[in-house]
Amino acid sequence: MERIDFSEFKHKVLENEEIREEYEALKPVYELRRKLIELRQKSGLTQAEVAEKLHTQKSNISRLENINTKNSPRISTIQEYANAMGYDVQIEFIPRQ
Amino acid sequence: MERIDFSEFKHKVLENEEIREEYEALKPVYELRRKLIELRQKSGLTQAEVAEKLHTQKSNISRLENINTKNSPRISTIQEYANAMGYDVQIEFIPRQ
DNA sequence: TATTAAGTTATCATATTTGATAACATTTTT
DNA sequence: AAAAATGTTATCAAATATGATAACTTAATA
Repeated sequence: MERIDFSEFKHKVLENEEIREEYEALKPVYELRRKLIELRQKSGLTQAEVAEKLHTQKSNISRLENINTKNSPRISTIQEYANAMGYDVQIEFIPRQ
Repeated sequence: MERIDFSEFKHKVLENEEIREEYEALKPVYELRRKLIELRQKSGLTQAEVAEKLHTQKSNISRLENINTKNSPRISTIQEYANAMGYDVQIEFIPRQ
């Protein structure tokens, strides 16, 4: 009995986690995350190569690309990252619906 | 005469180049600055009102709106500011020319 | 012109990001 | 499968942003 109950519980918890993660993935932070990574990959550079251009470490680039809800980089950091790949940053304000 | 003229010319050109480069570097910052202020003014709010919505002080809103090269806010700060006026933030990457 | 509202600037404590290093994990290549 | 390349995570010091307060300047209005 207990085993079944627990497995059901576990199942539901995992399900909820998945849903939560999906929900999280919709947040604007993750949109930026995807864009950052896409930018670098399209330019055919590794994190280490971008790091070198910016005179920093690959671990820092990884951290930047893995933004989440808990941390938020400076705009200047995003700009430098973009510049390293020949891009400029433009910030738009979109009315919420 | 020519030497003098040329050296003056050269001097001015270099000066202009420097100024232009500075301007170019500053451009995105001031563009954002304009957008931030425009956003608030169009929504008809004072700095104090925005501050209240964000549970902070008007002086901090002023500081945010007066970004310059020396300081760069977090993305999350921009987002909160935009949200207070019913907007979302979208970040675009534009190829430089 | 005097008063009030709105915006700016400076300061300091606190919070967060960033740089650097190292160890680890994952993916790709040989 | 082993080696090499690439990416991730944790940590700590240093740099920078943010919150709060106060004094000031500028603009609006009675």
